[in-house]
Amino acid sequence: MDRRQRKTREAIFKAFIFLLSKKNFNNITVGEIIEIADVGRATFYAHFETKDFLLKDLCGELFDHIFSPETGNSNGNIFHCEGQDSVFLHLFKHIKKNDNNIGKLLASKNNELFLEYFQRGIKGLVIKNLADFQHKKPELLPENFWINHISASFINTLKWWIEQELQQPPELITEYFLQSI
Amino acid sequence: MDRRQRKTREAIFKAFIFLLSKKNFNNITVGEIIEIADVGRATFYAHFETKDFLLKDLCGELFDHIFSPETGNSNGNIFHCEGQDSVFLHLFKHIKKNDNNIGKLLASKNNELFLEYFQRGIKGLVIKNLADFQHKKPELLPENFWINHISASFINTLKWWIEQELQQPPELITEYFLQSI
DNA sequence: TATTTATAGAACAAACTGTTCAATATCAAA
DNA sequence: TTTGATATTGAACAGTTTGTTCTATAAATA
Repeated sequence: MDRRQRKTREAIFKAFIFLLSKKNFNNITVGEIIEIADVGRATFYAHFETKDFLLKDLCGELFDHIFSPETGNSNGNIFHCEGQDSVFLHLFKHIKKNDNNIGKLLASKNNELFLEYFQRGIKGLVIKNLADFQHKKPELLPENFWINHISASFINTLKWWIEQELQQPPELITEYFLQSI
Repeated sequence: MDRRQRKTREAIFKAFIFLLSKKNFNNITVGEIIEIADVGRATFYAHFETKDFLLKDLCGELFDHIFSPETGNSNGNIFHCEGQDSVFLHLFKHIKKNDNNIGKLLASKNNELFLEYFQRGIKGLVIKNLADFQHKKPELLPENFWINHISASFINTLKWWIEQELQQPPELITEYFLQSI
């Protein structure tokens, strides 16, 4: 990708993230974004069809490479971390360290926007690690209900942790998560 | 309340609900609402400050009386139902029967809007019925984490049920919910 | 260097928002 | 039924926001 394009994209994302930390997604205007990003109006629309697509692209940028094991770039990909922590402990650690600003975004006013997207990735993770949970599953429950329940519980644990301002150590949160299911 | 006001309010809510079933909240305009509700623009703004307040009022209309035990009107208040079903089974039954259109709204494109509001009420219910769940709670977990977990699991069960298009009977869903926690 | 591609920035129509006002219709109470 | 209060209408309005189009300029690429 052209360096100019990369710079523009970066600037827009940065401005957008800044605004998301200040106000509601609905109340953010393209005018504000381009003013802070310091790019032309036409440039914005050359990159993003609408504000909604900007959000979608940002989510992709933030989460997709985290969850896809095929990525060549090891930066931020949880599968390339050393140590033998569970993937879930890993995730909690990354969030606490605020890698890629994910922690901040997940704690912002607009966190539902990101949590929803985030949960999809988690679901994939749960499916990959399903064996670890299989012995806990009550027999009555359908498998897809169970998968849903685990990923939702992860997100819910995360939400609770964020409300507590990430005070607890990731290890304890992982314990809470595992105990709750 | 003046009969005229009641009619106007009703018409606006109805139009709004109709539109919510068709498209995204963000893409619904006041112009569309008043056209379908067949009321004047000034009238709309005499009733609701903005579109967001309309949503908030609708949620209040739908859920508040369901969860407040002090209401004089027994219509739709789950505490006034006969029989000795658990409150949770009761709720699932009401949703399946689509009382007050709640079932449809919770299944619409914009269900997150309502589910979020709904969960607040559920949380209150869980606190009231906490004794029933206390023996299931792992000792390690803080009480507010546990309350959060139960209400989130209820909402999550409901979401899953909606995805399955409410095929399962309420009794089975209640079982799933109870087993999952 | 020459060519391709991205950006700036201004100008634009179209749509939407929220307010105002005077005329009209409906209500509730005497 | 009459009266006074109140709600609704419909149009007009300024102020925003959106998404597009255009030309001139700047930066990347080969």
